[in-house]
Amino acid sequence: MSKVYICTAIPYVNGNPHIGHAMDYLLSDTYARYSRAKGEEVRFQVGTDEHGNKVFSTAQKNGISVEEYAKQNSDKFRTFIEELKISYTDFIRTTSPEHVRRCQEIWRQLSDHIYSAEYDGWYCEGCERFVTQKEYDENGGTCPDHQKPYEKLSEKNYYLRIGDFKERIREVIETDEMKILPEFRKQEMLRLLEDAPDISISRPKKQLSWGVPVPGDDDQVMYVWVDALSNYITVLGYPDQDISDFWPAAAQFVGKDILRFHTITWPAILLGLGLPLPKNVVSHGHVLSNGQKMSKSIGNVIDPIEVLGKHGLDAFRYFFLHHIDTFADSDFTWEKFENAYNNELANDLGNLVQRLATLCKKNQIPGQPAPTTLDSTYCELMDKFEFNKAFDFVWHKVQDLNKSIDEQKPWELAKNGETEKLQQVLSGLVEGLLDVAVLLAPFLPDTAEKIATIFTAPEITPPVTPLFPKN
RNA sequence: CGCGGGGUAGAGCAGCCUGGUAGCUCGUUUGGCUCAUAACCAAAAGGUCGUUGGUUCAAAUCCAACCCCCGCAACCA
Repeated sequence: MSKVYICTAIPYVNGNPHIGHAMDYLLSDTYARYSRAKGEEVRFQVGTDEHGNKVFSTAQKNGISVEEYAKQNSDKFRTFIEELKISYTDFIRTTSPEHVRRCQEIWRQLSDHIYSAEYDGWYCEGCERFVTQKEYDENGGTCPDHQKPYEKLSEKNYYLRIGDFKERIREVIETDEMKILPEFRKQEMLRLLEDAPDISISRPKKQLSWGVPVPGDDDQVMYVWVDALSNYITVLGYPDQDISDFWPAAAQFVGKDILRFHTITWPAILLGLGLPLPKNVVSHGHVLSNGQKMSKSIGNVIDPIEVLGKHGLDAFRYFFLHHIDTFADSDFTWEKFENAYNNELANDLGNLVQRLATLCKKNQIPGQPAPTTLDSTYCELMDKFEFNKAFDFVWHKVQDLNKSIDEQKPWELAKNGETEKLQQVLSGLVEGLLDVAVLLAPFLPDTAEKIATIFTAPEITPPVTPLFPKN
């Protein structure tokens, strides 16, 4: 049995879980379940990124300790992940003592590639932060919130020397040793890599207090990268334990917006540690709402909990895994969601289960064992992470079964007393549906389970309430 | 000239790499069936494949120019 490690980006806990996080989880979970179906041993990481100023200041505003605030928000994500029935094996918090300690050890191991330098920029005393040149220009050199001119300020930062690894990173991307999916993102990343600057990886403590202290420098705290990215290996026990059973990851799932950090910064860290790079980095698009980016100011944000509440988990998983493109941006609307539920889940699949179970019961057709093999076309698509295409393939099988029932007219066979033919036909259909259930399992685990239960039972009985009831 | 993606039936997409009867899902219309959640099945209507020009016996597909949308560039997945 081979071992497979699957990683998801860890969300920053200064907000509530939204649709985008769900995409990370659904895609990785589908891959995890598929891998298990192939007989692989899966380790599956999820977690939360909890350091940084935003978390710190929001906690202060709310009048609670930063530890407590981080925990509360981390728990929100954990609950969300549980609600989606994500089959993770490891949950990491970047504030956990083990992670903090391991992170510091990683920093030490990277020291040959770290240097300190002065960072110059425009700073607002009121905001306690630097602004970009662009922001400076737009605001005419004065902070709009504090009505005070930005001042030129210089501070010490540690930097990670990306240049040490550029050549090698280009090589692994070009050769697909670290494969970036989809292909067009790979091109984008190669382009970005060309002029990727060294990365600032620390801040003075007076500016950023809520974070991992830089080892050997009491005045500096790690800024996001080494802290957050290293979670993928600290959760496995690195550097205390040998992680070679599971590392390199078979797949890391990330949103397109943070792909660059996973194809440049993260590989640089790994190369600095002498570790192999993830085999696949899969970048998904963003979910649009009515064709537009979701944003609070437009007011078109879709709340995943609300979608979840509408028709349950599998309807949620169905829509986002089948109708949302695995790699590109695509649109969610309530109308599309309702149509998918009614036409596809209820009419195509739910009704198929109902009619076939009824036919079997009337004609006393017994259940049969579930198949164990996976269709090869399906596997090809799944192995390429083309989940929505694989789902489409499964759905055509559902439609074919409906067709097949109409063509073979088992009710006529029953009427004419052609018992033997009837049994043969219905058994064939049951076999087909069980086949579908197996392929469906990575996407809709509960539904697949229900179908299997019905059609492997000694006596097939239609469910009392249909699988996807219509209102 | 910043980088990238895209413009194919009412909607969403595939086909383009490796030119040769334009395909899928939803929607619409009509017909059929009755096992089933008024579900299912079949058939039909509907496209000058963004524009212009080029290459070719032949272009959605290759080449050139142009127009239009979108994303990133800027710590919203």
